[in-house]
Parts: sequence; structure tokens; C-alpha cells
Amino acid sequence: MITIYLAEDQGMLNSALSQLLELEDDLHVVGTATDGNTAWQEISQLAPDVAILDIEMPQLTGLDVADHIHTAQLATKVVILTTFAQKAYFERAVQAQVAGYLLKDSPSNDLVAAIRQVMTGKTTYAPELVVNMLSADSNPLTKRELAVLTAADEGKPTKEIATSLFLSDGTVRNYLSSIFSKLGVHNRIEAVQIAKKNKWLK
Amino acid sequence: MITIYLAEDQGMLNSALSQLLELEDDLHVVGTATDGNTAWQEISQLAPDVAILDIEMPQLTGLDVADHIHTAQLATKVVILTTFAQKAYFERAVQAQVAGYLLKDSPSNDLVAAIRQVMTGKTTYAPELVVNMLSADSNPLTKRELAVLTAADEGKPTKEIATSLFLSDGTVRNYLSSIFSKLGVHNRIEAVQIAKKNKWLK
DNA sequence: TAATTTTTATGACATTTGTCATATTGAAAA
DNA sequence: TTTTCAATATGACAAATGTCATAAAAATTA
Repeated sequence: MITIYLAEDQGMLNSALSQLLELEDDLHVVGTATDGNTAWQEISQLAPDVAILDIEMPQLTGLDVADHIHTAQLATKVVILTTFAQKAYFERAVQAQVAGYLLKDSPSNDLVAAIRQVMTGKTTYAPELVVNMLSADSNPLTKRELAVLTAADEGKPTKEIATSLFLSDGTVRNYLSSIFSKLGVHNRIEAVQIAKKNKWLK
Repeated sequence: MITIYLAEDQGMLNSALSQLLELEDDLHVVGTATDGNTAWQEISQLAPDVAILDIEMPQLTGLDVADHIHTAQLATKVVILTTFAQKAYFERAVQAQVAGYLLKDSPSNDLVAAIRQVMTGKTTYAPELVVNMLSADSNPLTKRELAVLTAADEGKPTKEIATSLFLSDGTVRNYLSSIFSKLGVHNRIEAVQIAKKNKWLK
């Protein structure tokens, strides 16, 4: 019997998954949480075989919890369950030696499969990730370009950006223009969007 | 036997829910989709008793699909399933005469309950919504203004906004100008920021 | 060291934005 | 039933934005 702890902050997915896992003869959900703090508390108590952790949770992220589990040297295997294939997240997960990493895009059966898989000592990563890793979208923007874009994101008009960065008006427009061409767009809003999607901008 | 169609773009939730619903003796999932277009195609063919629709889906939103169902006068009852309690969404849903509206925060059993409920002809709305409605920090923007701002937030330039909303170029600029004066700002980015902070815009 | 990239700047130009005045229609509120 | 507000439109104009060519010092990389 494999014992499982499920931490997922979206109620519907949380309860749907836990009911579903519970239906499997060899799986047993020993607890669930919708925030990272409770999750870590209970996992350290219960020491389940597997912890399924969402990344974006209140208080502590799933990656934080995974770190704790790792440093506390619990035998609990961690499976990260997240929405997007983000390079940065994935790297942190590897650091924390998680046993599995899969996306919410996948069907729920993949989760069941992943659980059994990690119990055999193997690791499983969503294939989308590998693709995403190879075509690593490293930031094409320079420091200053990023500074300009950040200011633009705050809604500042060109002039304000210029004075705040001690640049000339035209230089700021040039930077923006260069940013646009690098990102293949034609205005600030789109540029900011792309930069945010790629986590180059918070 | 209640026939159900499920449209939810997040694969994990989609498959988890459909498996879960299928377990109930009186429920049968006749189809699922992860985008609005397929959803509407299939729903119009299959005419299920209940359609469970996520709002944020590619191509057509759940609200668009609900509109279609409503105007095509299908007998299909619609249950909207969404992440946040947004007044605007809710209002549009009411317009489209949806039978139920619930949040992904709720446990999955609420969904099962809601399905049975709407089949008796009753409507069910998540209680959080009512609270959210009352304490609604009232939005000074009109429907169209919001539509324009939403498009602007996507990075579309004036012309595109105009064609996508079937408006003239100047009208769009007028709306934006009026938005700015209502919100006390002078450009799109700032306007979007404020609207987001106040949850008038997602 | 040589080649390349980054940071910074101008000027000129076309286009896009934002502002304002003004006007019509229809719907909602007083 | 006035009066107001929402939705829509024009035209005109000023200001901001985006594009391009060109340039040069400083820093980085090969």
C-alpha cells in the first residue's frame, strides 16, 4: 500500500484527485492540504511514501516544501504537479531531487502512473519539459533594455523612463525599439507580456 | 441517466472530473473538450443534459459557448466552472441564463451536487459570489470600455481593437480617453494596471 | 589584440496615441 | 416624461511612440 499526501491549492482539483487516487487499490491518500505550510507540517508528521505538490500555493510553494523534505532527509518521494513548463521551476525541482515532475495538462492517469513509477525508484519528468529545456528561451535582452522595459511596465511614459534612468529621450525609444524587434512585437504592452510570460520580467 | 459534456482546458482537471462523474450511477459523460470550439461543435451535436464549462479556454470561452447554447435554444443546462469570483463574468453568465456557476475552489462533490440540482430546474450559484457581489468595489467603467481595455491589455493597437470589436478607430480612442480620465491616468499601461488592481480586469 | 556587443546619443520621419468638441440614437433613471 | 447615460461616430490637433540610419566610447569575448 502506497501512502500519499496531496497538496494542491485549487479545491476542485484537490478533491477530485484525492478521490480518484483513493479508488486505486494500492494507493491511499493519508492527507491533503491547500497551502504549503500545512502541507509541510503534516508531511513531516505522516511521512507518506509520496507527496504530490503543486508549485503555486499560499505561504510555502511546492518547491519550498520539496526543499524541506529533502533537507530533512525524509524518505518521502516528491512529485511536483504544476501548470506550466518553466525552466526555472524545473531547475529548482531538480536541485531538491524530486522524483517526478508533471504538468496539469497531462491526463490524471499519468499521475497515477507516475506515483507507481517513482515508488520503483525511477524518476519521471513530463516530456514537454525536455522540449522546453532544449529550446531554452534565455533572455535576449540586455541589462539596460530590461531596465527600460521594467520602467515601461510601470506605465511610465518615455520621458519619465529617460529621467529615471538618466538617459536621453531618444535612447529610451531606441531601447524600446530594439526590444520590440528582438521580441517580434510592435508596442510596449506586447513586449511586457512576452517578457513576463518568459519570466524575464516579474 | 443524466448526460454530461465537460469542457475544461486543464487536462488534469478535465480527466479527473470526467472519471469522477462517470463513477456516479446516474451520470454519464458523453464527451469532453479542452477548447471552446470543439466544445460547442460537440455540444450542439450531442445535446447533453448538462454542459460543464470552464471560462478560460482557447478559441471560445465558456461564456461564449453558453451564449451559443442559449441562442440556439438547446435544452442543455449550463454549469460554469471557473477560478475566480469575478463580477463581470458572473453577470455575463446570468445574461446567458446559465443554470449553475461554481468555483474551482469548491470540492468536486459540489459539482456533482450542482449537476443534480440544475436537473431539477433549480439554479445554483457559489455562495462566495454573492459576497463578492455585495462588497463589489464598483467599477466605473462601462461594458464597452471594459471590452476595449481588455483588448488593449492584450497589446493590440487601436486599429486591431477597433476591428475586433466592430468599432471605428476614433471610437476606440475615445473610449480609451474616457477610461483614462475615469481612472486618472494617461496611458494604456497605467489604466490596465489600475483595472487589474481593482479586479475589474483579469 | 582583434572582433563583437553594449551603452549611449542624434536627427528625421511616419504612425499611433491621447484630447477635445460635437452629435445622434437608444436605453435607463428620475 | 424629461433628463441623463451609454454607445457610437467624426474631425482636428498635439503629443507620444516607434522606426531607421548613423555614430562612437566602453566593455566583453574570442
